Parts: sequence; C-alpha cells; structure tokens
Amino acid sequence: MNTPSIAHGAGALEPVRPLAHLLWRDSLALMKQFVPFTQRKVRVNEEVYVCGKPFDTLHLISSGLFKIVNLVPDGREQPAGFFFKGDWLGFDGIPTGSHTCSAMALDMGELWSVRYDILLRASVGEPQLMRLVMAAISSQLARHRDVSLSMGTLSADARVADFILHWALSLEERGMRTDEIDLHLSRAEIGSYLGVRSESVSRALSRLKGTGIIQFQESSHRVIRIPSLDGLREFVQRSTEPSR
Amino acid sequence: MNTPSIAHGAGALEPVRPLAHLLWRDSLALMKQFVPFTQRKVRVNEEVYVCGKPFDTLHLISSGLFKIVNLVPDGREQPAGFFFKGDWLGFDGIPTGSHTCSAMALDMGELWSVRYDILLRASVGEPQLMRLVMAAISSQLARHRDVSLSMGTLSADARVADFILHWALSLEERGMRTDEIDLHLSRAEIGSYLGVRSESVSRALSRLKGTGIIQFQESSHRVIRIPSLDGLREFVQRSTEPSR
DNA sequence: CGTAAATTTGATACGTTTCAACCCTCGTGG
DNA sequence: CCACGAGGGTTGAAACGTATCAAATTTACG
Repeated sequence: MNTPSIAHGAGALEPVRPLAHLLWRDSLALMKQFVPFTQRKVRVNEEVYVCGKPFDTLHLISSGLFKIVNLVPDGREQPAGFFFKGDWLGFDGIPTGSHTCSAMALDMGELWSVRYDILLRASVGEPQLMRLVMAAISSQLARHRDVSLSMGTLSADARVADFILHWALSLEERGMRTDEIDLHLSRAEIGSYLGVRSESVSRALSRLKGTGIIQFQESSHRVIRIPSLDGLREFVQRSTEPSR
Repeated sequence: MNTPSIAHGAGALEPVRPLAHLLWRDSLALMKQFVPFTQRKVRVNEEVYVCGKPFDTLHLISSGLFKIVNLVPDGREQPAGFFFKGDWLGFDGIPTGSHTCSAMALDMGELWSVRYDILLRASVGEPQLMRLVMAAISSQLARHRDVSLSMGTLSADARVADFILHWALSLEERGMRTDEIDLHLSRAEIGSYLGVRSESVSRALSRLKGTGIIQFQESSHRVIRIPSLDGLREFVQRSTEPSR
C-alpha cells in the first residue's frame, strides 16, 4: 500500500537553502525576481477584495497597512487580522475558491498582485518560492493560534497590551519605528479583534497610560507612544503568568 | 520593475482540475497515488511530534482523532485544534523549522507521514498536490478565524454548542455517525480550547442537556448524543444573533 | 475494591458589559 | 468666523456572566 508507482522525490535530497528569519524580505525579493506581478496602489479604506467574490489572485504587501474583516451575521464587521509589508493577503479564498473575508487598506499602500495559478506555475521552476508561500500561510496560522490563546487566557488589559506589543514587534521586524505607532484603528475595532468592548479597550489603554507603559499623542489618540518596548514586553509577560 | 527575467508561467493557462468539495478525500487519494509515505500506527495519548523538536515531516491522518496543544508558560497545556481523517498535522513547524506545538492522538489511529522536502518535490510533477496542501493549510486558517470569532462574541453556552456542532459537522463530512460522538476530552480540555473554565463547560453541557439539544451517554459523559443536528445548529444560530 | 481523578452543583467574588453622561475633535454650513 | 452636529473617546454606576472556591458525587484505574 505504501509504494506509489511514481518515483518523484525518492532520490537523495540535497540540502535546501533555508529561509531567512525575515520572511517579509524574502517574499518581496523572490516575488520581484521570479514572478510576474501587477502593481496596485490603494488609498485609505479602499477594499482589496470583498467577501463572497470569487478568488483568483494573491496580494503581497509592498507597503502600507491592511486588515481583513469578517462579516458577522448582525451586519457589523469584525477585524480578523492585521498585515504589514511583506505579508500576503487572499489566502482565505483558496479552500473554496471564493473569499470568506474582505481585505481593506488602513492607510495608503501598494500591493504586488499575482494570479494564484501563475504563482503555482512559477514555483515549479523555483521551489524556494513555494516554501516561502507555505511559510507565509503557516505564519498566519501561528499568529492566529497566539491570538486565540491570548483571547482565552488574558484579561482585557493584558490582551490590549499584547496586541500593541505584537504590532510593535511586527514594525520592528521591518525596520520601522516602534516608539510611536499609529494604529489607524478605533477603540471599537481593536475591541472587536480582541473580543472586548470599546469601553474596555479605552479603560485598558488609560490604565496602561497610568503605569507609564504607553502614552498618547496629543492630536490623535490612535497614535501611541511606547517609551520602552521592553517595559511593555515585561508587562505582558507578568500578565501571562500571574499564578506562577 | 515588473518584468522578471524568468518566464515561467507567462503563457496561456489551461484550466486546472478544481478541488472537490471534500478535501479530506482528495488528500488521501492524491497522497496514496503520488507520494511515497510511511505508515505509522499510534495509540491513545501517543505523541506525533513534540513542541520544540525540529520539523521535517508532515502527517496526513488516515484514521483516528488528534489534537495539537500549546504549552502555556504556566506549564499547563492548552489544546489549539482538533483533527480528523484527511487532515494534515505538522504545519506549525514550517515557518521556523521547529515545532511550536505538540500533536497527540486522542485515540488509536494511523498516520501517513511524508518528509516535507519530498512532498514539495512530488508536487512539481503533480501540481494538484500543491493546490491541495495549500487548501488544507488555508482551511485550518479559516477554522481558526471561526474559533477566534466565536471566542470573541459568544457566551460560554454558545461556545460549547458551537464546538460540538463543528465537531459533528466534521464527522458528517467524513461519513461518520453524528448522533453519538465521543469527544475523548475532559471538560477542562474543552474549556481550555474555548477559553472558559471546566466548571463552565460542565454547566453549559448541563443546560444543553436540559433543553434536550444533547444527551449524555450512561457510562461516559464524554460521549454525547445529538438527537437532531439541526436542533443544535438552530441553537447556535440563535445565539449568534441575539439582538434584533 | 480503594484511591485518585473527573464531574456536577452551589455560593460568592470579580471583571467585563451595558447604559449613560460628558468631553473633545473635526467638518459643515450659516 | 463661529455655531452646530456627528462620531469617537473617556469615565462612572449598575447589571450580568464567568471565575473561583468548596463540597458532594461519580468515574477511572491499578
């Protein structure tokens, strides 16, 4: 039962080039080198694709900030993920061939779009490409596991802190400034993502401000200053294991 | 900037065979036909792979029931997913090359294991294979989004009901009986997965039993009888949109 | 069979939601 | 230029649901 007639990969395997730690950089580099893509500029609140529409292309974020949103039966929409430079958008359409989420730009940005068919073709000639896309999807899986875990175990304050920490770490990974970050999100959106109400997010942020872990910018309370990333990190870690 | 020198997939594209609705069946069929795999039988509570160990192989569930578990800092472990015949295990190791979860059998079962390298190779000759694996990962992503949504918006009772419903639907998809299902899980494990305490799961199940939506089997309270799947489905839907 | 573990159920404590009032900013139009 | 209204944000008080603690009961297993 365990002897397929086709003998593809049965021979000796030479070692494969490992993927670098910085997935986002590899994605952009490999895409530019090996895949024919179309560029697309997007404005604030512009939709990349819409829930229910047929899926046929993936989008690599070249710059900007994006979210995907679930439509809950009530008609309201709930953010289900946030994405930065080098992240991929559109995987939700793969299983069924139709998108099960919408994707939207949180500020202006640019996408490199490629037909899914074409990407699969291209990856035949460049196996590293497929490893990369697999790694990108799997990373999103891992991130979701983290969020589920934090939603299941942390208090509202800790969830908000953890959310900001992850956001800042994503920016840091990409070489962007982390001492002052613009979330482009309302309290209600943050809460919807974390499974708490907007008032609770507001209270959590106020308490975090009280401890000095974060500060608000004068003009917009959506811009958060983080004096010390390590301070934030320690707060989250303390919240994760209060009982030892 | 958008003219890669390599011309892989630039030509006309013939239509690709669509993946059938039943992913699990395709996975088993394609695997058997095109990939050299090794069989492995597992006993109850046997570990498939362990968190922290290097990753190099994926496992397709040929029979049985499995869970993956996260290790939370406290030392306790938290289930992060449940998997059935035709599902894949091991994706968590792809991004970093090391497993970030452990996988464990909930009862006896069988796995078809394949080195990740070899699978990628095999998919060069059989592109449908790669579409399939991508669809499998993306499905896990979609499932995680569902769970996050339910953890963020539903009451404990509704979460438990939703959990059982999904479990039953997974079994139904695979042609297994759904009128009496054995979860092989303690109340604490269910609660840990859903983000509530074991006592709350117990209460939720008691209340569901009270409404007649489910019943317990005499001998083991881990075996749940579902007189009407539609009844359960309606209950979950009512819980999803209480307002209006 | 006896002991440890799991489950159920109750009473209370705690945290988040809900409802409400108020403030602030910003864009619009008088 | 300022008045005005709308939407987002902050904060308070009460209601609600779940966690926590505890005890009784059942089940699992050597």
